[in-house]
Amino acid sequence: MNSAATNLKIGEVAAQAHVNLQTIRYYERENLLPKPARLPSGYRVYTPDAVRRVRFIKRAQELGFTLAEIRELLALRVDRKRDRSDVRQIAAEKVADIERKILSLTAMKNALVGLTDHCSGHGPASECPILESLDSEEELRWRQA
Amino acid sequence: MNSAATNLKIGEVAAQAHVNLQTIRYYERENLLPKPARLPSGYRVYTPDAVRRVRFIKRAQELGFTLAEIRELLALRVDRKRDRSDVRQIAAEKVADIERKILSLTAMKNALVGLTDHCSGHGPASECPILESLDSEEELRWRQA
DNA sequence: GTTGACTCGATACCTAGGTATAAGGTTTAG
DNA sequence: CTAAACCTTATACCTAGGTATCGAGTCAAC
Repeated sequence: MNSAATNLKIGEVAAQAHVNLQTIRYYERENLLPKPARLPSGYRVYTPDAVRRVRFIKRAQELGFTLAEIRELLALRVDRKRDRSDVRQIAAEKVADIERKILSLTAMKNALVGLTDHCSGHGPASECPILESLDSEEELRWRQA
Repeated sequence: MNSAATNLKIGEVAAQAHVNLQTIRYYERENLLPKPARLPSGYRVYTPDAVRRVRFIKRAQELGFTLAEIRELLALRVDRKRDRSDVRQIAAEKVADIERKILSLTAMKNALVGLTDHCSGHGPASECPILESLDSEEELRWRQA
């Protein structure tokens, strides 16, 4: 019977997180997911936390974080073994990293919006300078940094 | 003599863009960089545009775009062969994509900031719930979407 | 009580995105 | 005029991040 809380088998976790079943095992090997409990048969049993964790990993990947970086992000919790200021510093670095990404994305977005505005329908022969504006944004960023 | 404008050889482009020399040739093969002019000797000659383009590619990669996506981004320019509204639609999709990334990053950042604030120094035995907050942010996002 | 869907571990394979190396031609500074 | 420092193509290799397959055990429903 499955009437207990909400225990999941590996296939259910995979389905709910929209990833391949093998990916779950791969993440376990790579220490991105904690070793789950096991049934007497050896079957892995998960709580819904696992699904959320996998989804977080996938989302972070789409944002350009490597699995190594994601591992660090997930490890960021204060435990007694670790100095709080230690954790605070790592977290601060991650925040700075994220802020840099947001700035870059914002620049790219502005470039794209600028493009569509600018090209909204005139100039017969002019090729619209999307690359130009993207480049300009980039230049801007490099000069500012 | 090199007194002309600012023509660059492949090694200079690589150095200025902080990538491996092979990467430049790889990008050319992958149509991420246009075929450059050649000296009679066969040497590739670039303008500074190439450097900016490579840097843009690298930056976009860090933001989670694949080379295929970056190719599309770079191709986004209005030429006569293409309907403007066509370009506008593709650009709009890219903008939406970027906005989604910004939202995710913002949620992650808030979670991290929340963590450091929350853990700023109390509660003897409590492990600080970074993962919890990240998960919560994620839940929030999924519910909103 | 068996059949079909699920799981196990182990191993092999795959794609994306490079990076290195070999064998040779070119350029430039001394 | 020659040696170091470039460049050329071609080919081989590498890492990250999975994905597929195999042979065998398990569980749920009928």
